[in-house]
Amino acid sequence: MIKPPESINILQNRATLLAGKTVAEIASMQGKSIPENLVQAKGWMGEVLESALGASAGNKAQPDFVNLGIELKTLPINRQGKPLESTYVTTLPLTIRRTITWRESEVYAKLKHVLWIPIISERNMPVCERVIANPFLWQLPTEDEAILATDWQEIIDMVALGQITQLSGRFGVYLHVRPKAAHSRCLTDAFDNEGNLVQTLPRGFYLRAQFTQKILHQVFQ
DNA sequence: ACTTGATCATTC
DNA sequence: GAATGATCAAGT
Repeated sequence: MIKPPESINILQNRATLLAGKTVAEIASMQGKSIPENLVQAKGWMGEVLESALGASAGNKAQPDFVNLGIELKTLPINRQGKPLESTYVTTLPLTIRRTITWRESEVYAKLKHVLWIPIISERNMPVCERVIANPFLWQLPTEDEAILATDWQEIIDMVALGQITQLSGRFGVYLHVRPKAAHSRCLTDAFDNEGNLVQTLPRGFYLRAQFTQKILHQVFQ
């Protein structure tokens, strides 16, 4: 296991070295075996890249490179450079007891500074043949932050008002909420609109593919 | 084709 | 169950 990067430059250099490598090469460097497909290994790509770059947060609710405040995100793209999936950000808090501001939120902490690792990974492409594109460090632009903050506020307001039954993936321009659980029978605590404790499906914040596509366009033109 | 909802592995 | 890592698959 590689040491956590001590500076942004070291992280940047490590990431740049991965560009153009196949998933087979990266996995081999980490001594990991490659699954046939990702059906039963959905987080595998992220785990391989974490170990290749020395991410250290483990399963803590913190950015992957804790000392640098940088979050690592793999991004599956097709050959045309289009994101194939939304990007998971973090869990939606459902038992808020005090007012939180956008800048205090976990969403902001994770999206403020991100190392994006696009991976050419079409569905019919064997995992081992998938290729790392150009990783890039990205800081949340002010214009994007304004939209994310609005989306986040709308969602958080619904939670605070106990409107979880109305919450769905249809809200939010760039940031939205979807189930985040092992299965649809999973339950967690929340409040209804009268403040009573109820049980509901756990949700998470996700970035819409439309947004990550815009990021790619801005970075690579 | 794209979006929304459902699901899988692992660790603690 | 809840956090990490996401992608699968049904619905529109």
